Amino acid sequence: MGITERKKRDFEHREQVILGASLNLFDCDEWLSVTVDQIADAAEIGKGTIYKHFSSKEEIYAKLTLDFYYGLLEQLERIDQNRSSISILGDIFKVALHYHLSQPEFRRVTQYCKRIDFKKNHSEEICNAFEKLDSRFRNLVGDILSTGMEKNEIPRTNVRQLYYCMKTCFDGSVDTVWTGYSGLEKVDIDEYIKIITQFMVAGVLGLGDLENNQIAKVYLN
Amino acid sequence: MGITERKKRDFEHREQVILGASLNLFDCDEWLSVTVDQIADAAEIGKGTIYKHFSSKEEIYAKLTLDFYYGLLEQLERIDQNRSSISILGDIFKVALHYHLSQPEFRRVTQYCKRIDFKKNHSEEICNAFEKLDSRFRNLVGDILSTGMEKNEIPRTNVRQLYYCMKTCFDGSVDTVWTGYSGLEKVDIDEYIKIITQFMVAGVLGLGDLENNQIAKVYLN
Amino acid sequence: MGITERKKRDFEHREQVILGASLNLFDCDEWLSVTVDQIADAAEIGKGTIYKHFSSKEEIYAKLTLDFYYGLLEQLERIDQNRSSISILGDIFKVALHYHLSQPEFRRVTQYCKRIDFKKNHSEEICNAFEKLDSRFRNLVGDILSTGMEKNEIPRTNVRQLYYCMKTCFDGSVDTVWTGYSGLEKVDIDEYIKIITQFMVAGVLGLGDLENNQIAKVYLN
Amino acid sequence: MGITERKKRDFEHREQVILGASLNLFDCDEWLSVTVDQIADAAEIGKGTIYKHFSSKEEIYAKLTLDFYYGLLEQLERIDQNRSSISILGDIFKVALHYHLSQPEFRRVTQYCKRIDFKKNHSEEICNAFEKLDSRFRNLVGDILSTGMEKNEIPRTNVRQLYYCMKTCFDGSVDTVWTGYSGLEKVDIDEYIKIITQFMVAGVLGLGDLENNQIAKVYLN
DNA sequence: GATGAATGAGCGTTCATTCAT
DNA sequence: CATGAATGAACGCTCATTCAT
Repeated sequence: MGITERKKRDFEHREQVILGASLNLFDCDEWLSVTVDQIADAAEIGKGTIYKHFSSKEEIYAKLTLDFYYGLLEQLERIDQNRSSISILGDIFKVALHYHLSQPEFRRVTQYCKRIDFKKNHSEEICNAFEKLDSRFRNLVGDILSTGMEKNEIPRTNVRQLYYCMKTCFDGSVDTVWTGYSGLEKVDIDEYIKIITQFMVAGVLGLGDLENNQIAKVYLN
Repeated sequence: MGITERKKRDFEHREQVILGASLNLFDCDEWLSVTVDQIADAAEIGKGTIYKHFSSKEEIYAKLTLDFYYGLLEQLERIDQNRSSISILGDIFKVALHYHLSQPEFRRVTQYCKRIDFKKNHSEEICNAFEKLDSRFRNLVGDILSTGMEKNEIPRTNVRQLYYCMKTCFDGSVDTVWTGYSGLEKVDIDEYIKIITQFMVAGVLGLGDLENNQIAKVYLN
Repeated sequence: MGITERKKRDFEHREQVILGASLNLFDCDEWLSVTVDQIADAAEIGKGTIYKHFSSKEEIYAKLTLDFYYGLLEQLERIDQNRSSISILGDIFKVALHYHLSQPEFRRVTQYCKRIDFKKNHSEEICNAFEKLDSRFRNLVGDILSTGMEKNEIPRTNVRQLYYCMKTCFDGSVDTVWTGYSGLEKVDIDEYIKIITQFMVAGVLGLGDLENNQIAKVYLN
Repeated sequence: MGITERKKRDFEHREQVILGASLNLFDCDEWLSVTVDQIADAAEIGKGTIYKHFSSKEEIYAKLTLDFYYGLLEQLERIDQNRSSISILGDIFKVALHYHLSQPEFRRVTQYCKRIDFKKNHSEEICNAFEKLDSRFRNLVGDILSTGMEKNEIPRTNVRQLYYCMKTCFDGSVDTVWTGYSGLEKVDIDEYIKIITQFMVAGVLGLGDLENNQIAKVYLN
């Protein structure tokens, strides 16, 4: 390995060091008042170096959040697809929620970056990354839904709409597990994950069939 | 009306003026950099006067958010309860989402105040107000679910769990309508509200009955 | 007593109430950040009323300090003058220092008001009051010194100079007893008062006679 | 001289520049309302830079005062010790008072920093510095007194007590020369310094011998 | 490329004082 | 005369970002 190559590796490695140091410092309620100085100290590098890797402090927030979701996607894409669509969707929920729970240190920064105004105030590169992320999720779940309908495992209905319903349910459940994280016992959360997954499954199965349901019919009309 | 009484009225009115002026200024992506000076100017009062009504700038955020939710509760509590539980729940969703959509100027500040770390850094009074709000929502929906089960309109299951499922779905859908607000056409959102409401209804009806569902059974085992 | 007269009395009484309330609040290290609001609350009157009695917050400081010194003068003027001048001077020291010690709550404000720049930034009335105070002290002690020299109890020398020496010693000892107040035991301070009084007496007796002192002679030449 | 070394030198030098600029601005009765902005402008540096050297505005006051006293100690320690103790003590007074007179620009800030409540509201570092200063003065004078007693130049008595008497006299005389500075003619002050020094000498010589003095005896009994 | 000293715009907050009632 | 709500100038301090070395 030549000197140039090693330098490049060092450089790339440093980005992870900065993100790691930041994440550590961000794991407290006062995380918003963590300074760039503190991050530089924790990462054991000069303050100026941080700006060689990130164009602003907010970009650190964004990159952390993106990395978190990249990790999630990786886990979701590894889920065994050779089962019924419902099983797959159920596992996606379970895996995703456990993924969130296993990394509570991302709670604050991820919640912060979800805000509309946060996303809007960023470089095109970051904006694109967030959008690409969305589309990868959309495709992942969309494909499962399409396949499920083809195989008659899921009542046929508008895929895009069904995807939005699942996403809605998913976003809400992330909020719930993370917001409740410090207050609830582990057992409650595990149970919650089980139930919300079932709720989602029931929704997916029921949505296309609602007109056949006696009780719902009244409401729909 | 005595002089003292008028003064008191004026004083109380001014709180609304401040909140109104703030809300106007907060309706843009750069809302976080709106200064207290700007708010005072917009409200046509002295800066010091603001601090007679709010102990800090963040308390303005909190009060706006609380007021928004008070308004929501008021609307929800006005919903006609003399119908099937499913119809009532469906209306709650519809009314709530339309309420959010009709006041997009609250989007940013409300999203901002939902963060865990925001809630923790506040006076006991504010914290209590947020908690009380939660409990009013919980009771409102909880009562409907209980009644629904008694009347066999909803499959019997754990009310608390079912409430969390609905809340999950609701929180997620608020995110969706608000985040998507500026990008989507009105028609899409109206359709979304219809579908997500149905999804929720399907979830509520299906959750307690999942073991009778052929497809879901496979997943559950 | 007529109504007008009573009103006048009430009004005059209120000045003392304000000063008393202020003094209470000023008896802590953070005394400089006590606000006019706090004083008004403690005095159980409206904030505006304070400004009917004092033209500014600093005037409260000044009035408190003046009152303190008026009280001191009163005590000093009550000292029995029918004894040797040395005894009288010694008593003045003792009485004055005990007076300071017995009212430590005046420490901070009095020290604060002694500053050159404080005295300069005041109304003519206040400035005059401080000057008049100085001159009353000067006369009190000056007369004793003059009488003492006439009665040959004190070596003849320049009275004004001797007065300044005594004042010097006195100012310094006030600093010492007040600064040391919280650190020293009561017994130390009582002993200190005894010793410093003797030192002053020795100075008064020795100053006019220094050329007759073998050791001092060397220094003087 | 390497680049790093020069940078360090520049940095250290800037502290003096800030202190110098502050001192200039502080030489007027309104000195307390000099702002950090004004100091930065006068020092021709950015406001933030000031906070790289001083943790607060009050620390500037403290550092100025400390520097002033360091300079005094340096002068006092340079006084020729090969003479009678009385001569040395006399010189200490003279040198110290002239030192104060020669730098009247320190008057206000030094007087301000002497206040009890000022000293209490500071970092441990600053508090220690003030204490260390006290102890250096105490040792300097204490040693001279001890030696003087050994050589029978000063009547034997309690050294600590005698030190406090001298310090008392010294503190008071500093007040006098500085307070009077702007009002008195130069000649008066020079005379005052001569007289107060003699008074102090008389006190030191007389304190231990007071019971042999006919006039004082009456007072003591 | 790495550094970290310098920067200075910017902001929230305070509080003595005023004055209409 | 008493009040206390309104005021707004004033200020200390922060900290993300830059850039000369």
